[in-house]
This record gives sequence, C-alpha cells and structure tokens, in this order.
Amino acid sequence: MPTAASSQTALPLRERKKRRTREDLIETALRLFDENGFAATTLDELCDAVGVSKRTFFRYFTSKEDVAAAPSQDLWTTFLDQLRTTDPTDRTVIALLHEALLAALAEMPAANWPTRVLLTRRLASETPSMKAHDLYFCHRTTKTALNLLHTRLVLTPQDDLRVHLALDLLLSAFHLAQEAWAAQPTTPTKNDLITHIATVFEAVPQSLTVKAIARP
Amino acid sequence: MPTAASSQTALPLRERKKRRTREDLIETALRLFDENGFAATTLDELCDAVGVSKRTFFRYFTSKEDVAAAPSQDLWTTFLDQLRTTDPTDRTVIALLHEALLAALAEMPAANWPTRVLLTRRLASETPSMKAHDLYFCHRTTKTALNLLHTRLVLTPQDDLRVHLALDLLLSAFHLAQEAWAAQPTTPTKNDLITHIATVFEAVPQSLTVKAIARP
DNA sequence: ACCAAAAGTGCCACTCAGTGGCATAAGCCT
DNA sequence: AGGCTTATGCCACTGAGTGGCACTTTTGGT
Repeated sequence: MPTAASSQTALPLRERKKRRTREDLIETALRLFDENGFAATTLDELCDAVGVSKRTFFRYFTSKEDVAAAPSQDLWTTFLDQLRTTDPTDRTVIALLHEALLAALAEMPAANWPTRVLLTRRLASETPSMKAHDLYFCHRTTKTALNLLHTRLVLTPQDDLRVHLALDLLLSAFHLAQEAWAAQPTTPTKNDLITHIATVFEAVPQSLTVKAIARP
Repeated sequence: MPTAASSQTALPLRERKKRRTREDLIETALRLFDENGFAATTLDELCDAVGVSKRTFFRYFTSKEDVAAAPSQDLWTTFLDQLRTTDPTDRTVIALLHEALLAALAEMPAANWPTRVLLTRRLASETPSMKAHDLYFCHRTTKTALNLLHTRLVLTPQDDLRVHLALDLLLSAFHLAQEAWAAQPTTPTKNDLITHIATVFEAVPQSLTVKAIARP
C-alpha cells in the first residue's frame, strides 16, 4: 500500500537509503554551521548528530566545505543537465546559457531552496575556505559546460575563446545577482533572483563602455 | 664599502633578513613541489630544507597553498598598486584596467618571473586546493580593486555593477590568456603574454554575439 | 527461500596541516 | 651597554582526511 508520502518508489531500497543519509548530512551540517559557525563545528559532532561514522561522511562528500556547498552545487549540476537538453537553435550562446540557467532555477524546490542557498552563501562569505571551494566548483562547471557545448555546437577555435568568455560572464553575472538578491530588503524569493539576473545581464554590454571619470 | 651586489642597502637588517627567508621559502617550496609533487611534499620537509621552524613558516604564509601561489599573487598586488597611481582620465574603465595590468606585468622581473608563474600555474592545474586558493585570491583582488576605484572615480550605483563586471572580465581574460600562453609551442616570454592578453581582449565584444549553431 | 557476490558501513590507527602559548634570541634605539 | 621590541623556536594539541580490513545489508540468480 504505497501512500502519497513515498513519491519515488521506483528507486531501489539501497539508493533511497543513500539519498536519505546524504540529505540528513546536508540538513544537519547546515543547521550546525548556522548555529555554531563553520569552524567551530567539528566533523565528529556532525557525524554523531547524524549517526554515521566519519569514514562514511567522506564517502559522500570530499571535504567539510563540500557538504556545506551542496545546495549551490545542485543548481549548477542541474544547469549542466539543462544545457545537455535545451534546443540551441536561433539564439546567441549567451542567451542559450541564460535560458539554461533559468530552466535550472525552475527545477529547484521553491520551498526551501532559497533559504538553503542563502545560508550557503552567507557561510561562504564568512569562511574563506568555503568561498574558495565554491569558486573552484564554478570553475569546474565552466570547463564541463565548455566541453558540452563543443559536442553540441559547431564552434571554431576562435569561438572557443568567445564561448569561454561568455561562460565566465554568466558565472560572474549570477554571483552579482546573488549578492543583490541576498542584500534586498524584502524576503528573497526565487522570482526575485530571476529578476536580479535579468538586471545584471542588461548591464553587461555597458560594462565595456563605462567611462572613467576622476574624482575632483 | 657598499658593492653593486647589495643594491637595496637602505633597508634595515631585520627587513632584509625577512625578505630573504620569505624568498628562500618560496624558492625551495616551488622546487620541492616541482620535483616531488605538491601533495607528496610535507611542510616539515620544506622547513627542514630551508632551516626554519614550521611555526615560522606560518608567520610568512597562511597555508601550504599560499607559498606556492606567491608568484601569481605578486602580480596582482602590483596591479593594485598600479591602479592606485595610474591617471584614469579619458579612458573607459576596461581600458584603464587593461593598462594597469600591463603596467604591473612590466614591473615583474623579466628573468625568472615567467618560469615561476608557469610553474605555479601548472601546480594549480594539477592540485584542486591550489586552484581554489588562487581563485579565492583573485576574488579578493577584484573586491579590493572595486573599493579602490570607488575612491578614485565618480561611480553611480549602476556603474558599480558595470565596473564589477568589467573587473571579472579582466580576470577571466587574463586567465584565458595565461592558458594560451602556457600552451604555446615556443618558450613563453613576458611579451608573448602581453600579446595573448590583447588577443583575448579583442575577442570580448564578440563573446556576446556568438551564434549557437547546432551540430548536424 | 537460500546463498553468494556486491555494495555500503564501522572501527582503528595513522599522517599531516595548522594553532596557542611561552621561553629564547636577535635586531633596534638612546 | 642595557632595556625594549620583534622575530624565532619548541612543544603539545586539535581536527581534517586516508588506508585497510572486518562486518553488515542489499541484490540477483537459482
């Protein structure tokens, strides 16, 4: 008698268990990091709280930073999936990237994703090693995306350079939008973030033409 | 009787000693990392080789990654200095940044800087934690540069966004140029790097207009 | 239903980066 | 010279991350 509560019954038991421990680890980690700070929380504490050995933790995450960055990584993993499936015709590459990002955002659970990702962002802004980890992950994402686009699009060697720049620009724009999103006075929602992204994207062309005017 | 060998005699003894230890640490670290690999080299080995206690090492560098990234950090520190002194009049911000970067490059010692920085780059490409450290440092540099430009230029809130994008673009362009530089068939010189930077900068406007053409 | 292969977990001992605290030595100033 | 400041060394300690192996759970075939 499968109730509505178990929505993904298609998955085998082992897989469900794994997802559950992974989710438990992320959930508890974010709570502990939030309450006591990232540095002040030890992995032993986290593992005790979840009821898992430290050895097992490192079979799910590569580092202490990694578990805290999970929410933000989910977005970019989904982004890559979208990039694999979105029809690329009749668009500039930058518009394609923008669209794939919006599609990825749409996939994120509207309920708790904003709070989670904002918490991750706050932790990253307070903890250099976390920010570094996040930047590295984004760097990996651009590399993967570039390879992906090469398999799907016709790109000359010159285009490779331009597309790479476009990807870096996307990441940069997203981070700036995220900052504005986190700083806004009202409670940040997913739609707000989409608006901020649009705003930053509109500012991109002007970034090449801003004049330097010396202070008097 | 000050000989030509001691060029900066103006500095007090203590300061000279400090610079020397710092330089020794960087020099030896790069050599050991190059010979045995970053992970395989322990800080104890490095400290033994230089004749310094581990405690002292951490008074010069914040981490193992930090000492290996020193050559690349030198450039960006000099870049910020240039940004403080360059006359900003009659230019776009992006041109100002480009120029400051070239000026910083000019300050680098032509003899060993290329090899050093290429080694650092290779290590970073092989070692995630080093790449992450490097990206974080660049991130800090853009933040500092942005604050700096605010003190020297008249920037509206909208301009802030645009200038931030321009800074990210500069970093992105530099990294792409550096990759091309490292990959070139002939021995990379400082002038080659300058040429690569110019090439990437020229490609920037087109990065916004590349069309996505699906593979057949 | 049973059993063997496979996949996941726990435990233990270990390495090594990084820190705090205090005693000692080296450069500085008059 | 002699006190003052600053840099270094030493030691003990925390905590992240790993290797290895024994143990348990799931799975798939019969």
